[in-house]
Amino acid sequence: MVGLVRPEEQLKELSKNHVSLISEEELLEKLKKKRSLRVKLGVDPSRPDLHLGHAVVLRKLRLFQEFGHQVVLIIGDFTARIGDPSGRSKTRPMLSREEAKANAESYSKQAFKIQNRDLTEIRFNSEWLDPMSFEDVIRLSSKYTVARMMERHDFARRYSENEPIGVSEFLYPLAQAYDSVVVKADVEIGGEDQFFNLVVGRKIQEEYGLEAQAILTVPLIEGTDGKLKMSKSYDNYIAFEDSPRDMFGKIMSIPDSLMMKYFRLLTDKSDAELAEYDRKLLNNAVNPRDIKLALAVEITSQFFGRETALNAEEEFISIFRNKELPEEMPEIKLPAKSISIVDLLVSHANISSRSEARRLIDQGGVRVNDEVLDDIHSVLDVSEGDVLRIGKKRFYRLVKC
RNA sequence: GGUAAGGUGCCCGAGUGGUCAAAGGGGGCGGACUGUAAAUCCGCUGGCGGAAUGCCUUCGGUGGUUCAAACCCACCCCUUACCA
Repeated sequence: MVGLVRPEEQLKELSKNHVSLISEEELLEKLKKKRSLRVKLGVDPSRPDLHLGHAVVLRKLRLFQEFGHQVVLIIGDFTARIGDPSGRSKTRPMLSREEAKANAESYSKQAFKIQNRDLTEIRFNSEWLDPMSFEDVIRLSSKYTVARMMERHDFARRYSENEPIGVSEFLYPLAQAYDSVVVKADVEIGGEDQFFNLVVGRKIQEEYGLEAQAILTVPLIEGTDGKLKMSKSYDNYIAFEDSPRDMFGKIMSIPDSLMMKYFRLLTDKSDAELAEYDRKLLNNAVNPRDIKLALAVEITSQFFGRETALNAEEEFISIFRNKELPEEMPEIKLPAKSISIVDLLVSHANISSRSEARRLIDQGGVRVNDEVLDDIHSVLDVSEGDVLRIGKKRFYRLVKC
């Protein structure tokens, strides 16, 4: 289908669900002018675990590829090596060159679950940022003004609330913008939180005598808690590398209010199908749970195939509706035949301290073979195949070794 | 360089000499209810310990005063604002 779809058609599809697009006219112009646009996405290699939040943008890139365009994946290894731009998170690791490379590999391996490998060019921004001299940096920074930097909401807010803003933070958008200059991006895409940086890219490209890139931002999605944007640091994420069962279960645990957003941004359902779901939900014609099951099947299929997704659904229903045990659970191998329950939790079940273990037991959150163990002094005589359950979701099978 | 306000537990934030492992909220965890939804309710939320009116670690850092310090003093580090 390369090059066969009319630019107007492409525009219509590409601009679906966008948050901002600068501008429709420009993008259409570019689509008319070139068969294959260079579409840039910058990625942070310090967090190589992709989750459904990334999927939104990656799906959009794949759509570009389906129309024959070229994706340029910029691995921000330079940035990752320097560390956190805002200084907010002191724990963010500074990556060595090797780590960045390894992470980039794992990133692209995951990204290719959605993207077309053949139409993807991968570049590391250290390639051109490393050799820059201080003079180069000053020249680059002279192309932008403080007033324009302060247009970024985050800066404006922090400034007015007397929070620190490092001068270096002004340099990061410039570095990212310079990436666009080097790779001659026609379009840059990102999450809606990237809007400011992408705009800087336009301006800087023009300063270097290039045509400004069109920019397209897509919505961020909320994570499993339904409130905060999906992110590893909030622990509300659904990862590409989650097991099918986990992925399925996590999707089932999102609030109902998020379902349709996930459907729109993470599946290929047509507008008509979505309208039908909406209608059913509105009329209470279905249990919302059943729509959510369909959503979970839909998304899980994209990563693991339909059959595996359907198995995950079956298992989900058997565990949570029929209260049966999962087919597979992590095993805990125990040498001794009796062990105190507190010891067991701490040494084998990932419970962080003895106090934490006691708390769980006291509160009736620990069961062996469906029997609540609420005495913290319990000593267990393990029989092969006993099932330890912590809370609602954590299951372990006990085996002897 | 000067002046002023700040730095408290995962986060926000109260506390200004003992009753402070530190109010309150958020988040998280466990339980009830349910559709592993939302809302709601109850409980827990530094570590060690069978338990204690027990011990250890924690209120930016280091030292000091005191029987006793998150709180008082000294010096230092960091943030912000205004001034130069």
